[in-house]
Amino acid sequence: MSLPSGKTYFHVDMDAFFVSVEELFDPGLKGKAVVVGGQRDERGVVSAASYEARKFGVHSAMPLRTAAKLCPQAIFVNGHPDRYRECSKRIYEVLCRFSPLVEMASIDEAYLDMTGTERLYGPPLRAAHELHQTMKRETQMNCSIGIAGSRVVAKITSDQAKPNGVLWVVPGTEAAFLAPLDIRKMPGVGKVTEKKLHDLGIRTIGELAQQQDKYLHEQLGEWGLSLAAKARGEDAGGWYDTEIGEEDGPRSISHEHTFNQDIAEQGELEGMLLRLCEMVGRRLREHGLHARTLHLKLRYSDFRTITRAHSLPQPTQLDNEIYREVRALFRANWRSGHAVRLLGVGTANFDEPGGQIGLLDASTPHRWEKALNAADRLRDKFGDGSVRLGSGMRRVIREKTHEALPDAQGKKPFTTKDTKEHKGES
DNA sequence: TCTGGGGTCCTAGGACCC
DNA sequence: TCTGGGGTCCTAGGACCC
Repeated sequence: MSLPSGKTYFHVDMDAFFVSVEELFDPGLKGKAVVVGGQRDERGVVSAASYEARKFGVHSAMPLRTAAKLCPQAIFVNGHPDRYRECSKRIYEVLCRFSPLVEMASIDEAYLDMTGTERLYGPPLRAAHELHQTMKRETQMNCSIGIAGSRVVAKITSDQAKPNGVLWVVPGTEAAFLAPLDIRKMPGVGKVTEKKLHDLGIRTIGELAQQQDKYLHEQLGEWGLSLAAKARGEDAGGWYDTEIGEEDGPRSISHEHTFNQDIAEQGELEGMLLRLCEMVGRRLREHGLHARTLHLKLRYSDFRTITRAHSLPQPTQLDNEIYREVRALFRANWRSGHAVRLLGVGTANFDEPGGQIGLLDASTPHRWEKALNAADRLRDKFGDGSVRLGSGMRRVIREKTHEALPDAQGKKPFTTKDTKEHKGES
């Protein structure tokens, strides 16, 4: 089936992005087997692997220890999210020169609506080569570019173009291009859906595209229909129904932490919860967001994972309010004494602040907002470990909940200290 | 193999309302 | 009496992506 959309989309995807960034900081890594994500004996998974490491079967999401066995000579590098964000910004700036309609889909990939840019940049292939060269010149990094009349096809195409390539699916040839590809190449088809489709005898995108809608709906529900539409090369369902370039801001903000060793001690667990709440609160204030729903995530040693949520009548962005609710969820749901592998704190359901706050209470949140913003600025200046919730705040929390707080390691309120504590843990 | 951290979206059941 | 249907919100879990 052809796509008479008349649109032209680019999907730009950086090659081995995290590895490329690390190479900028340490050119000695170039041409070697590199694994980004942590050290070889740590709990954790591979965030990115260089093409040399991939030759040994190493790929992202693989446990670090497995990667070390497959490729013992690999160099293991800790991730540096701040570096990646900075480079991502530079990439975005380059892309914006080629189209006013740019949307970053993640830290290292973007969609460009290139419709109608022919007069400026010439035909799509020429524009893509120009973009490809500019990217290399300005960022010292390789990217791959997929060009097509829909975003799904552009995304699949950039993957086929890797590494360091440009590929254009000429309008009208979408079906022929997609048909032979493995079903796993479809965005949205992971391990589980792959198995389901295999059980139905569907192995290629072409076979999926040919299915009757009625049959797919019976087998996979509503979601199966948009999947089939995508297999036919049509942007359908969820984000694909929106326009490019009108980003909405985040829908949730969360932080989680996996312990190096499982923890069963309540004080230690609640101490970590407090830290996570502080990090989440800070991000909320950075974005100017107030959350109505708070989530606790808890993973036990055996990997059994639960999430528990609670919605507030009024949205909040304050550490102490978040902590109070999350700790209550924790105490109500943690099976006391059972060792915990991971804790997480999340916020969602963002809403405007205010509403019908009781007059008596109105001044208190405001004061805390000021204090926390001051703390945020100190953290900007001296680093994340420089400010902890002080005894003053702990007292307030205790007054409100009539419960004791975990030992806060004798830190003074709002004082600076060494920034080592939190380094290398992210 | 022994399984991160940050997200998005979907499903499904129950409560509640009209 | 034995029984509706739809809409929205909330919660829990899970698939998937980078």
